[in-house]
Amino acid sequence: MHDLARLFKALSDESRLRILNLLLSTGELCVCDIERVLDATQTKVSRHLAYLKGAGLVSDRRKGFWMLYSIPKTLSSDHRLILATASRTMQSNPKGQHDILQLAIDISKGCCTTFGTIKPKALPPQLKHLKQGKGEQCQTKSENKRSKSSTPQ
Amino acid sequence: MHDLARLFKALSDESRLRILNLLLSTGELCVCDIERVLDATQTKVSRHLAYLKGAGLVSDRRKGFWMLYSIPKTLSSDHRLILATASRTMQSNPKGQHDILQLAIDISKGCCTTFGTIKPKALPPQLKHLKQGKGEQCQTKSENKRSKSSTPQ
DNA sequence: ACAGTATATTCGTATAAGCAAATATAGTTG
DNA sequence: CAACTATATTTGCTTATACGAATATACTGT
Repeated sequence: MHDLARLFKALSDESRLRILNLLLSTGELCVCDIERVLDATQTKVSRHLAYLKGAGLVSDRRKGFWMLYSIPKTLSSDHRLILATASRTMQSNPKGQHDILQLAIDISKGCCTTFGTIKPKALPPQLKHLKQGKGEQCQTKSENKRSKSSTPQ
Repeated sequence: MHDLARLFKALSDESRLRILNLLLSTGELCVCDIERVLDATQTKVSRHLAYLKGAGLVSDRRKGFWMLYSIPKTLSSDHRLILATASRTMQSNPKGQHDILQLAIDISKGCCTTFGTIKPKALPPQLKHLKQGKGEQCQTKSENKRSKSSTPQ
């Protein structure tokens, strides 16, 4: 029962839920794409991903510069069941829907790294209808960073 | 999504899960019966019940000396769905099963207050097969307390 | 080897959670 | 109203969590 409590603790933070929601709908994402969608700092996203990894709810693999996070195929049946239930709830949640939409926008604008640079062709099932852009007019967190220093955009 | 995170936070403690598991299987229990089954202090059980009540996961009513706690009929569909999923998992969990069994033992020994003093006849559906005793040989937390002072057992 | 990019970790701090022991409250019974 | 029972709350303490800022690490391309 302690394990179950720990699973729920991993699900007890809004940022973590939003991350899981994104990963569940896309299969795999790099950290910077999550940052942009959640409008959160890199530290924050990275820390929550580490937490989720510790709880066994995400796995990662490196691809060049990027760490790609995803939901592991091998989840205990308990975890899978509860995650599926949470997923259903998140899909009917305004913020959950917003995040998926935002990611779709980023993909079509071309500022999504995972489905732009890293995987130019592959698109997750739910986002198949999108065409991907070239990244001209993206409002990324990194751009915000740069606009502070000198060259905006 | 924040609400969903708060729901999961309420489920992120083992004591609270065990309490919910008991309430889900019995319908209604007083605090002292929960104490005995969980082998936990009164303060601890009461605090967690207060937490669950604040999260809207339990409701209470007074019956004489006792406060009877139960799962409210009116739960949001999200809460109901997730609670049902958690319940399934807890029912197949060793500690979850142990607690239900322990409550059954307490009832048959007659040291369960809710299904002894408060409700002499009513038994929850899952425990219908039990006969209720008179409370002679119970090893309650209060007896443990007293055995510290002078009379052991 | 070096500059640059993406991500991870450390540090310092603020807030929340969990606990036991003690005390307070609400209701009952005589 | 006084003694008693069940439960709730306060107090003091310890540990966990969450955060941003700064820094470190891992990898790439030159």
